[in-house]
Amino acid sequence: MAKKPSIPKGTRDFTPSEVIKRNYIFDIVKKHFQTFGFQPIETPSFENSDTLMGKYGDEGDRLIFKILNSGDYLSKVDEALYSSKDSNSLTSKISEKALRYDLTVPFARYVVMHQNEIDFPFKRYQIQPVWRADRPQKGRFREFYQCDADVVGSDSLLQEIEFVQLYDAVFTDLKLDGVNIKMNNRKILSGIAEVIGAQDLLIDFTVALDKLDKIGEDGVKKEMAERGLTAEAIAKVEPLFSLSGSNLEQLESLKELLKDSETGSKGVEELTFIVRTIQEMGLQSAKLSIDVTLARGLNYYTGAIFEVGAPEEVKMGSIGGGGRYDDLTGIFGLKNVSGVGISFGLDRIYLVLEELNLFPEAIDQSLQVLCVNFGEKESIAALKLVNELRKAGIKADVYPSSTKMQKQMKYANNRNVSYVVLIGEQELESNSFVVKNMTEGSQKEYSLHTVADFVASLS
RNA sequence: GUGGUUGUAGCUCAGCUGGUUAGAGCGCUUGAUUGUGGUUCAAGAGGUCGCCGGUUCGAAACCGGUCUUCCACCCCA
Repeated sequence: MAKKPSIPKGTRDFTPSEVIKRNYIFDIVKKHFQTFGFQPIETPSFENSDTLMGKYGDEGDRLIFKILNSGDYLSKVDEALYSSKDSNSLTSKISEKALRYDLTVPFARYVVMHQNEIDFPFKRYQIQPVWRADRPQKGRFREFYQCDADVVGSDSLLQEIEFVQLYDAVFTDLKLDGVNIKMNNRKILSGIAEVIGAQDLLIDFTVALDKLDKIGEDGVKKEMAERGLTAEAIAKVEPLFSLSGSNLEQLESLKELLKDSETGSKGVEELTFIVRTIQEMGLQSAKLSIDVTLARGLNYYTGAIFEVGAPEEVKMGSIGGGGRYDDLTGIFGLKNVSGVGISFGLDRIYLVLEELNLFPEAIDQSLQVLCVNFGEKESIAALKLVNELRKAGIKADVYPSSTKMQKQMKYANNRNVSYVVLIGEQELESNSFVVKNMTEGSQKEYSLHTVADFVASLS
C-alpha cells in the first residue's frame, strides 16, 4: 500500500449495518408506494446534457456533474474558443453527458418519450442515486438517494390528499411519530404578491418569506426591502405573520385577505378542500399544517407545495417535500400534462431514526447461529446441521477453520450471534449438539435427529 | 461559489509561548484459560503527526498552497 486510498468529497462507503438500516427504510417506503398503486421505473444515471442543463436555473447548472467526452475531446474544439477560456461555451463542446441531478426531470423526459405506452394517470416511483457538485454539509452529500413518487396526467386534488396519506402511512410504519406535513399553495403566494402589488417580485417576495422561521419577522421584512419590495407592500404582508388558530381558521383569514385575487382565492379553495378531506379521514401519526411561508421549489411548482418537518425533538430540517407542477413535460414538448409528486429525504430520515433509536433492535443481527469448528470431521457434521437451519430460514454459518475456541467465541460475540453451536468429538459420538445461548450463557443439548426442536426454540 | 473550521495509532481524542525517544482510553495480538465469548489481570504490536513546500540550529506546533471534515451563507434533499 503505497498511498492511503480515499473517496471523493461528499461521497460515502456504507458498512453492512448501514446498508441494512437503509434497506429497512427503502423497504417500508417501497411497500407503501406499491399499496398506493405506484409503479417503479428506473432511468440512466447519466443523461444527455441538454436534457438537464437549463432546467434547474443557473445555480443548478453549476451543480451538475458534467461527463467529459470520450476520445480526443479537445481536437474538436477550435483554437479561438479554446484560447478564449470561456468555460461555459467550452463545456458544451467537450461534455455532452451529465450525471442525473434529480429524478423529476428524467421522469418528465421518460413520460414524453414513452407517452404512447403509458396509461394516464401514471403513478410512478423511483429510488435511485443522484449527484450534485455541491459543497457538502451534514446530511448533504454529492451523491445521495432520492425516493420520489409522482402522478402525471391528473389534476384532481385527490392526488394531493393521497400524498398526505402516503407520508402518514410511511412515517407511521417507520414508528416516527410527530412529523409535521406542511402545505402551502403557489396560487396563494401569487395571490398575496398580487394583493400587495408585488407580482413582479413574486420570487424575491417568497424567498424572503420562506426564511421566517430562520431569521424572524424583522429579518424577513429587512430582506424584502433589500429585494426591492416597497414599504407599503411590506406593511400589507404584516397580517401573514400573525396568522393563528386551526388550519381552517387560518384559511378563513387568508380567504378574506385574498378576496380580490382570483388566483389567490383559488389557492385557498384548493387547500381548504384538502384540509377538510384529510380532517374527515384522519391521519395515523402525522399532523397536517398550513404554512403560508413555505415556498420551496417555486421554479416549477404551480399548485400545492409540501414539506415534511422532522419531529420537534430532533434538530433536523425537512425530511421530505414535493408539490404540483402543471406543465412539467412542457419543456420536452408535451403540453398540458399536470403532475404532482413528493420525495423522501432518505439520508435525513436515517439520521433521525438513528438519533431517536427507532431502528428495530434485531436489525443488526446478520447471523443467528454460529457453529464452532473443531476439525474436519466435526465441521462436516456442523455443516449438515447448518444446511438444515438455513432451509428453515435461519441465518447460520460454520466457522471456516478450527482455530482456538476462544477466537471463535469472540468472533461470534462481535458478530452479535445469539446462539453458538458446539459439535465436538463427544457430540459426534452421541449424535448430538450443544447450543450455547450467548446472552444468558446457558447451554442446552439437542439430538441431531430432532433439529426441529432447536428451530422451534428460536422463534 | 463566499467566509470560517478541522485533520495526530484501527476508533475517540490529549500534546503548553517551536526543543531530545509523540501519549491516553477503547479496539487488536499473545498469555493467565489445549472445549467456552461478553468481566478481570499481565505483556505486546501499531504513527513519514492529511499531503507538498517554506521559515528555523531545531516544526505535530509557525507561514503558504492543496486535499479532507464540519459550520454559516447561497441553494437545496
